Amino acid sequence: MKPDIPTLEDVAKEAGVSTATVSRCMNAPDQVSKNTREKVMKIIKKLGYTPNFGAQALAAKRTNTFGAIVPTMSNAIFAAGLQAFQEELGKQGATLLLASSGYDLEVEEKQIRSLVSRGADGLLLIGTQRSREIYRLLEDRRIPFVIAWNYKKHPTRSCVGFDNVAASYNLAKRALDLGHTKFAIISAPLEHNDRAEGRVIGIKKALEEESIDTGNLQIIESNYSIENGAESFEALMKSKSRPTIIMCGNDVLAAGAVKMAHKMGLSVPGDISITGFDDIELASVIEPSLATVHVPHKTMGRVAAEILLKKMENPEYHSNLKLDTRIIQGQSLEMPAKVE
Amino acid sequence: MKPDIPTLEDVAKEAGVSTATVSRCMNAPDQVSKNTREKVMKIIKKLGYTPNFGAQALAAKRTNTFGAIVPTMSNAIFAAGLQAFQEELGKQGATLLLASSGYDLEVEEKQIRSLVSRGADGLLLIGTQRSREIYRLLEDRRIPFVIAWNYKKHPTRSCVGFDNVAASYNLAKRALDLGHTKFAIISAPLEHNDRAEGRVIGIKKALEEESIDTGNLQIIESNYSIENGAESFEALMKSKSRPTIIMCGNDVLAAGAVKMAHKMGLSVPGDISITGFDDIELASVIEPSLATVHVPHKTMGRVAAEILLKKMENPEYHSNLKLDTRIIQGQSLEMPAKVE
DNA sequence: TCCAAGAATGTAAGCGCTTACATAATTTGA
DNA sequence: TCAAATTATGTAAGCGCTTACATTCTTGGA
Repeated sequence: MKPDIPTLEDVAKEAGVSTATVSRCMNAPDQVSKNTREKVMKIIKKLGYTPNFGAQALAAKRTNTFGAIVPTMSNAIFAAGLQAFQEELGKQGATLLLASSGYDLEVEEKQIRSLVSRGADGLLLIGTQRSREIYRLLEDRRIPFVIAWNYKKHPTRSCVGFDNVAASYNLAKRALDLGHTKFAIISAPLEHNDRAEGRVIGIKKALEEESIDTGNLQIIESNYSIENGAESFEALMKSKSRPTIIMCGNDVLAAGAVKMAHKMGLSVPGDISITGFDDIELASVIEPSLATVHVPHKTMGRVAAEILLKKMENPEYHSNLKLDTRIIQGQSLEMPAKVE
Repeated sequence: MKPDIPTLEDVAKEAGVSTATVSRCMNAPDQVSKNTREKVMKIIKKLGYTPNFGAQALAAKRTNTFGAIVPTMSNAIFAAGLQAFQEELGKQGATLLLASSGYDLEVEEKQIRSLVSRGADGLLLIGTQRSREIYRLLEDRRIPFVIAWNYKKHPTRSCVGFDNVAASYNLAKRALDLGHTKFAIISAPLEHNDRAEGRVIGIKKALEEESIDTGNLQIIESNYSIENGAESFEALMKSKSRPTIIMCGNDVLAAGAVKMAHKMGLSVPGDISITGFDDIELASVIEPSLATVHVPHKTMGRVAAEILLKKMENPEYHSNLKLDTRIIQGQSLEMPAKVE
């Protein structure tokens, strides 16, 4: 039925050597004489032999494999960061196993377990919200992990991220300085998403400092898509008290908002200011260009890999790294129309 | 040094049963009495036991794991398709292992081997260009695989895709009907990318049918980014014989072209028509909206999963599925300015 | 009450690999 | 030339799990 997959033993037999020698040919070539090595390698090629990873991991107790779990792959910012993460790992000959959880904590937990049982030597995780148990699992087994896309000081855990609250606060501050007082927010769903949450908190903080009531601040939670951004925008603009500025939790929602503004015949930023977050490429293409927050995605991915590799060597190592963000002064944010 | 990771045996000992029983608790719960099952499960939880995947795969000879290798994760179209692919597999409780090759055939080959040795039960691959050896490996081992994002009839292999040549041909035809005769192309790098190649071929075919010389058709190959699209556009527009239409291999390049057109003070489509390909969300947000080709990414991912699952049950099964594309009539394509 | 059928559990043989240790082959130095 | 040092190879014991088969415990009907 099943084809015979060649095993180490098959190779050994055909080459007339022991399995140990074949194994050494692959893992420690300099311990084998050139003659045998070449002979063995030829047979390996001839038979199309590929080591069985399970057996290998079982016997050697390491895998040279790292895992990453992102909430979604549809978001350009994770894609860019992961690419960098993988490249950095690739330099060390390590492999990346990738999973996406769809912002579902239970799914994420399953995937973490799956990666752990697959013998991942280290893990890249997004955000800090997960069960105590899962942290315990990771720590009990001494599996290095690094949390990215969110900065939170921690005495033993490592992270590399940026301060969502502060970045968002600064952007709101900027809007306040321009004279805006009537805010509304289109955010990504807040549940289980400390990044989105932080961004809202930052805005609220800025408003409160200016004694603007945030009690009835309109916040629409909306999934990551242009279409959703557009719908949310429409809803907000149809409400009785129109805002003069809508701050969006990410650029994609903002792009949707801008799109809908045009459709509704509203001028941006003349009639309404719109801001984004992330500074994905999209932000610079749309008209008007988006005022947004630049986030160093690639750096984050690269640094995450570095931290992980350091942790491999020295389990005591840890690092809480806060990267800088910076406001991109796009054309979509301006003074509000004069108030009469 | 290393922490003791609890094994099946630890659980068995602590629960006072045999390892077989514990194993059954996890894999065939209905073969175990409710009493023991509950007792065992409690211990499993208490000890934080996670099965060792390697051992499991080694003993059971299947992994319930599928692999996918995409050229890049930065491209929204693959992201959307993969998401659908994963969701479909998830329904069956299977796990997805994802790797990205960076359009490098050697890397892809390594990754295929890696996934195979990890015991992937099936593989999703993009495009058809890969070495004979690797196909042999896959076929010798009866590892089901499906090729997506490209349609090519084949007696034994499965694929789900669309006809890049035809889609591109149709779009070019449309441009010809509008009166364009001076074409230029901004394509993704053609090497090892049969999708990009097909798109160029389609355009050439349409032009040749109208007896337009394609000998000195300008084609710039450019990596996937808005910036690159912009640069290529600039280069083309600075050449001696300006085209009246620039057809881009994908929407991202087209977006870059549009952006640069604005910057150069050129009106789209007044001065120059621009077309894209893929119909990603971006296409509808930019001004003017992009004339492009809609590709059913999600369907492709979902169908790929279905095919793979069918192949698992019946190794003889195969299917060559051609999905339809459709032209999106955006505003970026119009008649050329009157020729004097 | 007793026995056969069925349910629950245990026993133990691998799965394909790595690696410590043992052995054999080769080289070196005096 | 020969023993010691060095290098190359072989032997075999697991790694943690699944599962065919064997064994023991429950049933329910006659």
